[in-house]
Amino acid sequence: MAQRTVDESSTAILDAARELLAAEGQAALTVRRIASVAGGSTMNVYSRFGGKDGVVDALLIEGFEQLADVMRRVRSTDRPIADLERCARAYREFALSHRTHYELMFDGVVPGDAKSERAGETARAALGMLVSRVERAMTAGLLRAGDPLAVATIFWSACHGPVSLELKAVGPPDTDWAAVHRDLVAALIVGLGGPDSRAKR
Amino acid sequence: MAQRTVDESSTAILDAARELLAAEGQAALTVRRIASVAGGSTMNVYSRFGGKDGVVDALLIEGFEQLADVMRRVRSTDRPIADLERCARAYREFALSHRTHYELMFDGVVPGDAKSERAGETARAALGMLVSRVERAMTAGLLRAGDPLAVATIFWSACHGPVSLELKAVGPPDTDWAAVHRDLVAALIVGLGGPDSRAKR
DNA sequence: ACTACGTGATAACAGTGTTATAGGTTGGGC
DNA sequence: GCCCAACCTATAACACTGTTATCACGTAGT
Repeated sequence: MAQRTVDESSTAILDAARELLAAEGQAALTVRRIASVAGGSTMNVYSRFGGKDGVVDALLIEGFEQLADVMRRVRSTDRPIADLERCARAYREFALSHRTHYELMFDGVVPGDAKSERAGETARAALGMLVSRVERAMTAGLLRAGDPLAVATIFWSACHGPVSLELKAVGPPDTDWAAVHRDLVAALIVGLGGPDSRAKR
Repeated sequence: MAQRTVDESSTAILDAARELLAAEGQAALTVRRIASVAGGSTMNVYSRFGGKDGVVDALLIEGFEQLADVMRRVRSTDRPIADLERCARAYREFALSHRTHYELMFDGVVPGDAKSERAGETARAALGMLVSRVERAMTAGLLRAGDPLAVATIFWSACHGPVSLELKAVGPPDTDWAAVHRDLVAALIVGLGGPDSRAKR
């Protein structure tokens, strides 16, 4: 059999892992199954990626890059608030359409800081997409001035919260999660916008 | 050796599982380790709880009950908004002080609807604590009138979002998660309060 | 007292991640 | 042209996991 190049084997393994994750969830991400679908031996996974964690980490990086792309692809208009709301909708749609990948990224078995530094950077890059949009809204005077990074983190949290609960199916089974997500984001934007509303407190 | 009653063995197993979860996280929740710490054999776990899932489910129920208790213990004053904010703070404190338990409940390996019906009911009971507080705030005119259950779900999502990201350590490492949580809840309450603020949109 | 039943522990099965070991295959130097 | 060395692959082994079957023991009923 013709020996494959390093790149061919690596991409084959990554393709197999991605396919398994999308088809059957992270429980199907097994070294043996990955190697089997990729057409090689289990040792391939260890020589190329250093083990299962390496493959998972590569998938995490891919996922955060995709999430960043989804955010980036939201067109910037002259209405920054509407742009932010479309970002929130795009976030939820990404999570629902790439459900198993999203679960791996946020609800995965990865024990917190077991993620590689590069995966963390990619995640922060996705957050950066939100930061720039928040900045735009702030300079336009449509969000109260403040630390854009902190506000973007708040925004991300508001997007992740309902999506995470929806995927884990907690709460009443007939919950309209799309409405929860939309209303949460809308209320948050109102609460973050305009001249200091906390005076009424 | 004196034969233990069913209750003794069951509580011993549950105690062992709780202890292992608190000490080493859900990765340590192993049938063999649980049985070893409990002082019995692995078969005990299967005869009493029907397997590992049964033990995990019992822990889930315990966790949601504790969460409901934490909410319940937040005193109701004549300032319903401040009560809600204290609920949010109590929620985060529960998640941080029972970190591994919280991860089991929300970020666990439980594949969505693998939770038992009773676990789901307990989770909804915890949500009910929020519903009543939201209702109080609505009748006091401090939150815009609406479906209390939906607003409570929004509130829960806003609490869970930042806590989940904090526990999973996504985002910049120097993030002030306490501030993110507090500001998110504060902005949300502002956005949900008062006479229809969306008119300015 | 003897049987029958149920409860307990032990070991076996299929699977996991990981590591060590043997088997080819390829390339380079003589 | 040949041979050796290095690398890459595949197989099998190890320590685990959840689960199930087997087997012995103690107890209750007759």
